[in-house]
Amino acid sequence: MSWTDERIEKLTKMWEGGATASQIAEELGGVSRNAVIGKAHRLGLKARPSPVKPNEKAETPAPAARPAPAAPAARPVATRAAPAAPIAPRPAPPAEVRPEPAEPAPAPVRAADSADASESAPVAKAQPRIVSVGPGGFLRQGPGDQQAPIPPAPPRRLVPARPSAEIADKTSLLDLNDRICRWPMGHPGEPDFHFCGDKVNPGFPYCVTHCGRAYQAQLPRGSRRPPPPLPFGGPRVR
DNA sequence: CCCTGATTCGC
DNA sequence: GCGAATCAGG
Repeated sequence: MSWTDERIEKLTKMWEGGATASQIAEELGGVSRNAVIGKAHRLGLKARPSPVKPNEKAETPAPAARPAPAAPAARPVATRAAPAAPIAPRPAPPAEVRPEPAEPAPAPVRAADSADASESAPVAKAQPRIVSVGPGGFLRQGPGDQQAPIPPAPPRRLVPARPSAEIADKTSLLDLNDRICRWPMGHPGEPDFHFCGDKVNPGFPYCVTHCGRAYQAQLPRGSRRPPPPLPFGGPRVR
């Protein structure tokens, strides 16, 4: 495969859109991740949060950790280089400091993509949902509707629970069983933290009241937050 | 191990 | 110019 204008354009768009080199390579097809990175660099597209780059320390005066005394030839196999002593002793001290001249890097103008919103409309196919009303009056969710019920009460701090005290008549963790509502009241770690303790709505871990809070119906289609527009192409099909 | 981007260097 | 091999951090 060669780098046609279209492919270069796609590469550029995706790269600037934040896609990884692997994704871009897969999308383009016929090229490897390395090819994409290499091309991107040649195009001058670099400058992206690299997991390995942020290091810019030009100061390594302490050669403490340089266990390569005379034979740094740790290369297992020289697949490409001449196998016969290509090892040029390179005692080059890292004292080399580059003042980094003014890089003619064009100001990374982000956002404000002119005329681009036209093609970014990833509309999910609307499918009719089938809901049923549960015993508590709440809407049941189908398996595909799993919406991760709103976490009832995330812990705000880690404090060793203090048994005894004023929770004597409250439902504690040890009192939980399959028949009583385990909806947390208060926050773990707090002295009066306990569980609801009511009779459960048969088949559910909570009472009728808390089932209503745990299982919430989908928001109306109109008032749902639309997914953010993708900077390139569309959603991956896979 | 997997992933990532950066770099090198023979082609 | 290209990209596999390699490096190096997360």
